[in-house]
Amino acid sequence: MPSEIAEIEPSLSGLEIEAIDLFISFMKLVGLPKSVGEIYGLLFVTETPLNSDQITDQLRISAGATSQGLKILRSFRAVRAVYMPGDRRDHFVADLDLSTFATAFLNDELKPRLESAAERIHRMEILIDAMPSQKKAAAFKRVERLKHWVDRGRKIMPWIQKFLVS
Amino acid sequence: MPSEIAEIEPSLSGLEIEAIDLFISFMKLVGLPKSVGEIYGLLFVTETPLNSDQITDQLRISAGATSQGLKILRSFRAVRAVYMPGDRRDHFVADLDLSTFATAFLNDELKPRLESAAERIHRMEILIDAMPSQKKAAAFKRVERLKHWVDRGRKIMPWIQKFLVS
DNA sequence: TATTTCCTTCAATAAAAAATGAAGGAAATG
DNA sequence: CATTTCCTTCATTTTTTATTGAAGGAAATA
Repeated sequence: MPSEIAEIEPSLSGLEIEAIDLFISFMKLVGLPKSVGEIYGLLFVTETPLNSDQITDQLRISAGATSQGLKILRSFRAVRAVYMPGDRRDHFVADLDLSTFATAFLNDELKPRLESAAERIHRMEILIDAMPSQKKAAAFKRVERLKHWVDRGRKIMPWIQKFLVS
Repeated sequence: MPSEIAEIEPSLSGLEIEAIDLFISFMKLVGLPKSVGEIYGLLFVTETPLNSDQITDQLRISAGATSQGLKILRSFRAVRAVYMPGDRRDHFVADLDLSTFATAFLNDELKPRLESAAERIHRMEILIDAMPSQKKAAAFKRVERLKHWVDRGRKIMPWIQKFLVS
């Protein structure tokens, strides 16, 4: 609800509010906290690099939340620090190329899960081997199904990346 | 060990535990509660249709959680009720074709977000039009970037579906 | 070397989300 | 038509997750 933010932080422009809202929604989709969406949204529409105090003040969140949020965003390469002559504070800009973010997300979140699923399926196959042969066939069929989908997930990943980068 | 008593003490097999764990992890990725992963995982490896009491007992969750979980899973077409002659209780089986689930997820979660993002971008463009022309160009550039990514998201959706279904 | 500034970390608190369990509705059963 | 069974809903409780704010470390500055 944009009006809620508008009431709390009158110094944010309508444009900033729309962008922040958009990214809050997007970050929630990928399971990241609201504050991360706020920070990325603000940086996305702000031309000049911002330091953590400016982010903290504009969004009215704590310094700790800003620090944590920037850490997460840097880990996804969604944000980077730029050098500002004559100012020792870190200043941050958003990487406008969202494919960087998407790639990092796929590698950090989806890929490890698919790997561990593959390991788990392997363990399942061993368990099935030890089952009475009557039940074996049905169990095997289902696990093969699962294996098929995990394989498919692994195959589609680089494909999505290629599509996004192009 | 008399078989009547064996039924009273429900315990999950190693295979079931692996499957349930796998789906808990997967459901968390897509932002669904643990219980939904538990239920789907159990149904995925169980050949015979299960009623909600059986699910509740085996997973040791409440009847309410089972009901809610099945509701969610049905809404995604991940699970369906099957008729069991001589038993008025609903019995459920998992749809083994995970592409059904993926399609429902894309349509229910991703698509609406992309639509609302598109609306929001439209509002942003109107706001930019009202800006002093000095700032206009830079703001416009960034919003165009955003628009580009939303468009790309919209384009990739049916493509992912096609890949999953094939 | 002392002081200030900037940033991070983390224990405590607040907020959000999920699970429980009791209540109640609807349909089947006696 | 009363009772039982099955299922759902929802207020409450529990659990999980995010945010705060104070403490402390590191580097720059005086």
